[in-house]
Amino acid sequence: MSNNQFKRGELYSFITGKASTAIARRLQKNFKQSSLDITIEQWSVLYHLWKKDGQSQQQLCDATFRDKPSITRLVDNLEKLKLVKRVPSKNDRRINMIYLTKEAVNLQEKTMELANQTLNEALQGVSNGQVEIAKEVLQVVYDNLK
Amino acid sequence: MSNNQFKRGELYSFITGKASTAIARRLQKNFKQSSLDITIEQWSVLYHLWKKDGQSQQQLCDATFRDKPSITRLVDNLEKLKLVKRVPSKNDRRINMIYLTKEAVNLQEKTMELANQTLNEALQGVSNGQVEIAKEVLQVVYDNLK
DNA sequence: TTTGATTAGTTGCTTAAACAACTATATGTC
DNA sequence: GACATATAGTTGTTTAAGCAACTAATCAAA
Repeated sequence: MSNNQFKRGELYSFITGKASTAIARRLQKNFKQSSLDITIEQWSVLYHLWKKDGQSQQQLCDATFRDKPSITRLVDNLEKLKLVKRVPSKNDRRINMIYLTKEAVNLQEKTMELANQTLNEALQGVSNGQVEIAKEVLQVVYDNLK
Repeated sequence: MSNNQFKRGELYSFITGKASTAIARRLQKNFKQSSLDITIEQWSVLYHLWKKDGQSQQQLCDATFRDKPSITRLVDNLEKLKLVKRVPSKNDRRINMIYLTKEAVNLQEKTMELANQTLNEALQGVSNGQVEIAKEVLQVVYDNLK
């Protein structure tokens, strides 16, 4: 049996996620300073639509690791902001396909630049090798609990 | 100039914090299965009081990386659950000192056991060395943005 | 082809986060 | 001592998460 079965000391920060909270806050602040009036959560939905426009709400649930009510309401708010549109699927009338508006497409460049800038601020002094290991660990944790 | 100034690829998971969200959800689920009716956020406040009982709300803000209104309301809810008590400081009448009740003291052992168990589930297959590096990276990120 | 189960999405409710605006107390300076 | 400033905590508002309960559409099996 591996050592990992036993107590590993001060792992509390894994649970509270102070670091990712801090990054999210900083990114939100950077959005605000650039007069971008979207939340990080809204941005995270747009992020997946920029990668692939036209996804069902269920696909967005899976992509963003959120439950259905959360996506319903995020899409509600994004629709109010005229950043996405719900388009009922013709094949399957249960499904809403979510599409970006022109406005949302225009947000991509600026916000991704701010996101990269924020990550660089956050990762000052961390080597690429260390970042890779951290990413791997977080991925394994996610997969273990999924 | 270091490489870290440049784009580092798929770092999105750092921002959304999927892994820490997953751990928090799993711990919440494990609490529920053991009929422990507290939230992870409430537990995180208790955690710091178990380390040192009798802290001001401001100290709890610093310890838990939350703002003052958040702590006000968490303490409100913990008081409703009869897990903590606000005691006005005699030296400084602005300050509330927060103390654990007997009930809360009794929660420590069981919940910490569940927390360790949850971390072990999460970290299956991750070596201690990797965990150490991940912790260091998260700490640097936190310090960079603090 | 009808019945039962599954899938997609919505609504209601409680808890919490973030921010601004506020009250009350304490401190420091002239 | 009086006034400005800082500190501790509260309240109001918006956004979001998580869970349960719900509707509507689809699928599958007899």
